[in-house]
Amino acid sequence: MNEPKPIESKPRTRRPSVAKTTQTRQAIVAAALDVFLERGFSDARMEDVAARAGVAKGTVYRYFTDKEALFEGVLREVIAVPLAHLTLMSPEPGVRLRDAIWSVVLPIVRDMERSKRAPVFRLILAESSRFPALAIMFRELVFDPIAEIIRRLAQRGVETGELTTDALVRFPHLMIAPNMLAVLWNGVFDPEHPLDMEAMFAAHLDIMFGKDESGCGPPAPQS
Amino acid sequence: MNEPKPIESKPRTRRPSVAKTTQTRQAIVAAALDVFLERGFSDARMEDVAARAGVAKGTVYRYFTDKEALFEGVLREVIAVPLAHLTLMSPEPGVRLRDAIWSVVLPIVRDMERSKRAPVFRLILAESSRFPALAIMFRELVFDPIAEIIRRLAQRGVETGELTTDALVRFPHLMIAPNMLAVLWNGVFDPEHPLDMEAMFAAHLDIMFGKDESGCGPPAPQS
DNA sequence: AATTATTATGACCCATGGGTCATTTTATTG
DNA sequence: CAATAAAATGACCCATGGGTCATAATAATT
Repeated sequence: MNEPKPIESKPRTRRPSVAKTTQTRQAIVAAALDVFLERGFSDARMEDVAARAGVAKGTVYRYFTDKEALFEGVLREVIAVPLAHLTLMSPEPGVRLRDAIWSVVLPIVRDMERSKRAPVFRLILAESSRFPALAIMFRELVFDPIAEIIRRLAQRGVETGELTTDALVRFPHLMIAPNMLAVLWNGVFDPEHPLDMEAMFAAHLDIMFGKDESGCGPPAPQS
Repeated sequence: MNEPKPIESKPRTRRPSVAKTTQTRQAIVAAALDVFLERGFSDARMEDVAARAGVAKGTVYRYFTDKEALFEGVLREVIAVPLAHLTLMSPEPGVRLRDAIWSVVLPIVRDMERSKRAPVFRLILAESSRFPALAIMFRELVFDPIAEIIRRLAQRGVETGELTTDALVRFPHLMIAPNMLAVLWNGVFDPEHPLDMEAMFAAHLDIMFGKDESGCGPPAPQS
């Protein structure tokens, strides 16, 4: 039963605990995101983060070395997660260009309105001078993939003659711009009279491809 | 020579000094703008502002009651000044819609690149949660006038048949969006590979109105 | 239950920087 | 030049909040 105790110095045992800590970490991350979104980096207080996570201040420092690490860590997690399902979307042949673009961009628009992505985007923008790497990461993981899809679609559009210019191939960003504007408009410049992002995007397509006749636009644009 | 001194209590004299103080004030405003642009509101130090203005810290407080007043005051001045020459621009009949838009928006694009307006815009964006009034002021004084001009032009375009939709009438913002994106792109998301704002705007018009055939586009879009 | 490594705690330390004000400097007037 | 009011100064005060660490609570192992 009892094996010979090796003379004493056996370091007894070591237990790396388990799920509890990751649970705590998640609470901290979630709390930190909320606090940073509300106050921005400089005005966010570590005590507030701890309080909202239901832990003491010192605990936060067991998971993140300092405030900057907390900010970067939290936002990296938020940025990295999403949009994965979109990146692989490839242009299905046979679909009209307008419809293809619509079906690619619409989910992004919809999700933008009902998630934290818009506020996160504005936060990254606000703190970009202190955390330039985050802004670049956001571009690489969010903007660039979308732009690349648009570019491919545009390229096909040029080949099929649906587009008379390669302008959209050279500047796929043009397809993203209206949404970017709407996010800032609704969150910053005129929250009282928010733009209907979906309607605006449909309008954009109307201008580019002519008034839509099929059934893929919104049911009936608002007043 | 000497008139009878009125028994003493004559308040002697009072001199509201003159140009020197406004000069000092201007130095403070200019310094503050630079510091705020570099560090943002929270990280800007009043001592830095004073130092860069060539005055002592206490002096700043003779012109602005506190840090927030300084920030608001400085940015109000910056926002309020410009664009006056654009607001009155009215659509000249007989010009093609595309050319009219081009000639309205191009000066804005050009000035954006060589002035502090782009960084100021980004600063206002960054501090918009602490100073929402500034963002709204910026919209009212900068965005709204431009949007109104676009709307008028678009309205005329609908009437002359140059536009087949009223989409641009309903969302004149669509014309501003590409520039907004470019400002953020070049300042935040990819300063290493800045977008050519002028070329991108031309591309946008190409998409909306078809490839330009006249001579109003840029000489030759870059590679 | 006893042991001990791991995790959590929150009182505490202290650098930072906003804001003050008694004093000094400047400049205007008689 | 003397008098004095306005402007400028910078040493100082002190609230704030990031970060630390001795101690306590927790839970895995025997």
